[in-house]
Amino acid sequence: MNLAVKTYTTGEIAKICGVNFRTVIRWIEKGYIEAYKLPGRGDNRVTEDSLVKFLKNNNMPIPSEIETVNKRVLVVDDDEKMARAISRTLKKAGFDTDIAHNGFIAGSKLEVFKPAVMTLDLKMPGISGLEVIHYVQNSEQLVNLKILVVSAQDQKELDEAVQKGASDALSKPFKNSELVARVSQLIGVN
Amino acid sequence: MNLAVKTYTTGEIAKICGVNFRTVIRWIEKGYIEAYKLPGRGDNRVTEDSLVKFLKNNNMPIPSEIETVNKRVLVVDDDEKMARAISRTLKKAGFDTDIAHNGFIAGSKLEVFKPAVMTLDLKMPGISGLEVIHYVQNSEQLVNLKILVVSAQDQKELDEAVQKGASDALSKPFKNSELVARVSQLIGVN
DNA sequence: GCTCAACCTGTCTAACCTGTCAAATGTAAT
DNA sequence: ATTACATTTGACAGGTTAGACAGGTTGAGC
Repeated sequence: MNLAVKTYTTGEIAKICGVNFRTVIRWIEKGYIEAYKLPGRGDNRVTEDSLVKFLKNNNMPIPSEIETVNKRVLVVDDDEKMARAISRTLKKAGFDTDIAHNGFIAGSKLEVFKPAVMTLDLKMPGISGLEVIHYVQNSEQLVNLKILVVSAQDQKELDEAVQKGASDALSKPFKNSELVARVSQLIGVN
Repeated sequence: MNLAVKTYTTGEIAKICGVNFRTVIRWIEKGYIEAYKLPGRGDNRVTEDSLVKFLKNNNMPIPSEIETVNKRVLVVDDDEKMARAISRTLKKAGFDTDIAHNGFIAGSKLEVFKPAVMTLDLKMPGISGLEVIHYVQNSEQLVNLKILVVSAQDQKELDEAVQKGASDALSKPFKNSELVARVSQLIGVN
């Protein structure tokens, strides 16, 4: 259990943003940066999430120390062999992977594992790939998640998936190098 | 019956609040945080209630792990009518509900909505209720989640679900009062 | 190109809160 | 007993706040 949350003071943020800490306080007062106050004198504290959100909103450079490059990929496929094959290939390429064999586990792990990319088999029993895409599209938590459809279905279905919101599609069978290339591109763009 | 009351030391609170433990001690001295002292050296202990009260008073982020009264129920059923009926009944009884029509959404909402109880239809297309129970049992994030199986299957199946880890089981059709009673009991015990 | 107002930012101050350090002491595990 | 670790306390250095004021930037109007 990790309860600790990294927080930043106005002084630290001032250095990160290259401005005076007085200015940071004003940004907080105006609501540009989300912060909470300590009981004593009312010192401001900003969580890492809030800071990153602020920096992104304003296209400000994010220091590498606090930018957690997310190289996690969740492999969703009910075919265990296929899932392991994909996972192995991606692991070799330096990605951090996890596997979900059904929709329930996929949904759960999306929130816990927090992958940057999900490879999705369109045709899984009891669950429609398009439904999953639609759900992700409309979920606030998952706006940054990229979906790479991996399916044996014909090109028309793949195109539809991309049109409905998947980031990319790959038809089975595929070359491992092609898989790695697609995932790399999706994560690189991020 | 659970007699133990979770308490926090100054060091733990310091991590949660992102400050030095010396500061936490000063907050206690000034009465910002309600605490009691151990007989030996006078170590401070803060109950979970006191800590949450303090965090709320100061608009500080509350770690989800220590969230207190949780009256949220996630209704998992692919039959939309049935799901809405269950949800409506529980809402009337004062619970906070959300609905998931398939396994994927269920898994996802479990992590976001963080319910205390999940009502689970055993027989959903493409996903085995027992599989879900097994997954929840082995998930660190979901140890406190209670599962109330709601199903039209025969008693043998219900018994098996309970034996495999469900907290309780209710056979369809059921009386609304019975549903509320079961959920209330599961949440009350918590 | 110029002026002006509006606004944001940097600097300074006093007050005081917070972090750090060290030594002492209690607690838990071996 | 002995060890390792967490907590307390005091003292001190350093950081943070709010207000006031000066300097700099921006954009509109001429």
